[in-house]
Amino acid sequence: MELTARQREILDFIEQQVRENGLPPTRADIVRHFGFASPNAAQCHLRALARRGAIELRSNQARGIIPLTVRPTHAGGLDFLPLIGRVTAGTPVLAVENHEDEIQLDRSRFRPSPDFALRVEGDSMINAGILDRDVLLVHRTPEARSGQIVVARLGDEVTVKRLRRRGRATWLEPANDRYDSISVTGADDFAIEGLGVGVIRTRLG
Amino acid sequence: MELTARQREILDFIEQQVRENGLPPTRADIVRHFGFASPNAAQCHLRALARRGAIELRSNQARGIIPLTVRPTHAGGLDFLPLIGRVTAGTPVLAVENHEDEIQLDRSRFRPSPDFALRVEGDSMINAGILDRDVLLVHRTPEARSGQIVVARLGDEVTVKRLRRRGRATWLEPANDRYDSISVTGADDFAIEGLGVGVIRTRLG
DNA sequence: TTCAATGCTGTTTTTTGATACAGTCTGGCG
DNA sequence: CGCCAGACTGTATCAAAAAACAGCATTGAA
Repeated sequence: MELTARQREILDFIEQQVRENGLPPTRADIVRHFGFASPNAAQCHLRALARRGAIELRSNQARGIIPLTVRPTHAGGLDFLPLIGRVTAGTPVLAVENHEDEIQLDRSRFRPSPDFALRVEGDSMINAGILDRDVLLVHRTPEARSGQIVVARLGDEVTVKRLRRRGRATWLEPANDRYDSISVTGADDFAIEGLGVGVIRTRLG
Repeated sequence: MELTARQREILDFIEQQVRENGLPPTRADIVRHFGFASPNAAQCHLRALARRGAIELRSNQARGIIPLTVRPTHAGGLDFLPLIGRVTAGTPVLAVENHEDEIQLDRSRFRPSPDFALRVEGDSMINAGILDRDVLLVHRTPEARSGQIVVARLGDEVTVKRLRRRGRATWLEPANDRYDSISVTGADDFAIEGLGVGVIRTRLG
């Protein structure tokens, strides 16, 4: 069902408010903007928009006007990956409390495809082009070959390093001369959490 | 100033609400979620968070809690950017024949938002964490400040370099000791095609 | 012409939501 | 030990907001 010109204006206003203010308008905001004399004018338009599926109206909720065109949940066929920020010592990497955000991307561009994202802290991998605050995309797997960049857990610490193996020996190698390799012994509580498959940097120096 | 553990929880809840409901919570929502007996508990936490700059509190506005860490609502705006591969000598950068692919991403994560993507060739920017075959996201603008990473055209050549200006002088500086800076004179056919705003790497060594 | 839908005015009621004030308890710090 | 900040309880007030009820003037299609 099509919107009338007037309804289009109302919807545009709502979307503009969400973009510019970060919050949907109230009925009173709509009244002020269009010069209505009654909040009911706004209410009727909102009901019409809701009937046509242009917005979701939540009853008895302040500003419960959700434009369905910009709903995060209705965004294309792209996938959301949890973005893990600071990893709390002792909790599993993927624990909910570590979720900092979600990022939306086309997983199929990466091989193998990423399962979660990790905000890298520190500069121990700068020679591999992974800088402080970069987002590392990680494929969840316990298996990795020597030379690959992995997310590894040693005790309570989770780090991003290059995995090295020779014979029986395993160590984690930073890509920065100012750091030393970490040697892993059979006695350590060591696990590979995943394999680095990509990097996203959202700000450049 | 650092957040206390409890304040961190409150902030996480607010951010989660924004992501999942599309709206920030009310004081009452916070009270329900944490089992508080009084809205004032929530209010005090919010004030503390605002004092520390974690949120913006809008007085006398329902749900006027704006988490400053999370971008408000833009999550739905997934866009396709043209990916420019090898730039043909002499043609405009954005000419159709240069389009190698399209990449789909959430432009709102980058500031300013990118208009096209460029496959970087060569290692002249490795010290800036931009490697051979990386995808550079570019905001189309002729303006850039000294120190920023730009996509510049000198005659028929398009390159990614760090822009340097001092007084009248302009030069393009690689981030790799094995390359020399390129000095730009007024006589050159020089133009800034855009500003680097992000990097995507789809394969790691 | 009659019906339904749009686009309003005007009024009222109820709920939601923000915020202020007065306290309590706890743990860390000098 | 006293003091302060953080983390609350409990109460209260008032403005903001949602929503219901009752109308009315157009317009356009059955």
